[in-house]
Amino acid sequence: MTARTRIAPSPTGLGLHIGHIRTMLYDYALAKNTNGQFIVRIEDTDQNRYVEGAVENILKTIKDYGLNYDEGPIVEGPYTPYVQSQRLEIYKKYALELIQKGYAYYCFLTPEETEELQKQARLENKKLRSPYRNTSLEEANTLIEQGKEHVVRLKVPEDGEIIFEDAILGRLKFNSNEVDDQILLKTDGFPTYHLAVVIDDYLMKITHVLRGNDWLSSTPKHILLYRYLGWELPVFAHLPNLKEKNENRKLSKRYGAVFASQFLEQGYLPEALLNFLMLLGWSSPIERKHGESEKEIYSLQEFVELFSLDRVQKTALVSFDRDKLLWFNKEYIKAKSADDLKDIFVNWFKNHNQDKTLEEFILQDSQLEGKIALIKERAGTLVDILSQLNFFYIKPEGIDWNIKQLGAVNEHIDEMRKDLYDLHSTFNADTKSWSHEEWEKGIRSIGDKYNAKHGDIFMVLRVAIVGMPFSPPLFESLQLMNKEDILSRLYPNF
RNA sequence: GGCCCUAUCGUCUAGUGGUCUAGGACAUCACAUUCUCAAUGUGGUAACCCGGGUUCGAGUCCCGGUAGGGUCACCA
Repeated sequence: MTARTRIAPSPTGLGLHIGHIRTMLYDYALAKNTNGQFIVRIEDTDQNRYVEGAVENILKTIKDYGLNYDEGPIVEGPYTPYVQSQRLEIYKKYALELIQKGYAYYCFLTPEETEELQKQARLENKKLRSPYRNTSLEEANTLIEQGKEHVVRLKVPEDGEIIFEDAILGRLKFNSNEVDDQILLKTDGFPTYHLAVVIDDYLMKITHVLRGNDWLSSTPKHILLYRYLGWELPVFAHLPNLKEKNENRKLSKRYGAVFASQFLEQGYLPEALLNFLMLLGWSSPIERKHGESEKEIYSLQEFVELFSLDRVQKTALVSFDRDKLLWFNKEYIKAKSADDLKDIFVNWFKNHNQDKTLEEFILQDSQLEGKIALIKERAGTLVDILSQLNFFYIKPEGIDWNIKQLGAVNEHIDEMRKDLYDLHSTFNADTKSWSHEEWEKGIRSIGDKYNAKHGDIFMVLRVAIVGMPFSPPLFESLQLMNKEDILSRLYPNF
């Protein structure tokens, strides 16, 4: 059986949430490992929340993450249009069919009246049942002709059993008394989510509906609609939602990025994000011996081959551990060749960097690859690479020499700098030709002169060059700098 | 509150009645290596929510409790 899956985001402004990417990833894997299709459908049935440009943002983010879709806006396909606001007539048609069959009805309650009844129902632990539930069609039509505002509601049966099988949670049972007479068509003629998903999923031949666990409680409504329309059920699968590690609910911007595009801006690689997301709620079927490490690095292709719904966790919430994400990103950065990483970095830098001061240096630097090779093992994100690159281009100002790393040699720093200056001036103009042995011997002898530990003299050099007590390996770094630049940093005050 | 779902180290998880004195990864700690920071290597701390059953035997099955979560919109 080939699966057809879909992601159905709403263009409400802030773009795709990282949770959307996780759902999308599973959708994608399920479709691809059965040679099926992955579809994007825009659910813009709430005119009030619609934001201009949001659709474009969503599609761009999907593309940035490399989860190419087979059908959807722009790409199109056999079930076009893939935007719900362009399908209004379809929803109306089915709503009418439901009314004629007696499975839905016109309701003329004002919003205020509805609210009142809802409050009442809730006090009694009951679901809303509109007084228009049994109004005859003729009467209703008369009221409509008089211009009375109305909605269409689902006519939920009394005390009926609604049973379905969730691919992750298993067999689930609800009583229809727990389902309210959901509005299907709003006053403005737009469908609600509940009507639109069911119709579109059916018409677009969606076989598997993957969505967050928070949708579980509204699934009975959908089941009822499928039943009333005489349609076969798709497979439902409710995935754990993502939560902040330190909170007991949902992701918060307090701890970092929340939206999919933000992670990219912050210098995470899409493959790393995807890999991290794969393992949030799903575990690999690869067996291993007791004590043997588990494979955790998976390409999208490997994931596609391995993925199945029966290895998804049943829990409703899973922690989004930002530390682990960082680890994945480090692993991916480390694994890239310096050449590839340079291209990725430059591309990211062009698209996301706001600070223009380094722009011309970086974009014109013929030795960028060498610099990146030096820092790639010590960078967690592309932002880290950028900040670690800084000293190559900008001479540090206002250095704080009063740091604990230099405590032991504090009183000799100026003399040491002078000696370091002298040492480096004896070398050739081409730093590339400096020999590591000679250089290191020179440094160590300066250290000996002051009876300082070798680490201390290296630290003086480091702080002078970089401005901070941390850096990539010094010798290799110096080889990527100009001699005059190096000397000017060693001998700034004379 | 009604209804529904869930429950293994701090976190993500492996585990489908005996091989569990519960395995891995992240985080954390220690040691090694080192010109710093990293990276790397080795080792350590750390969990079956509680109570009843069922069974020769339960992390694994059943029931109850507890805890957490979801949902109860003309939002998705």
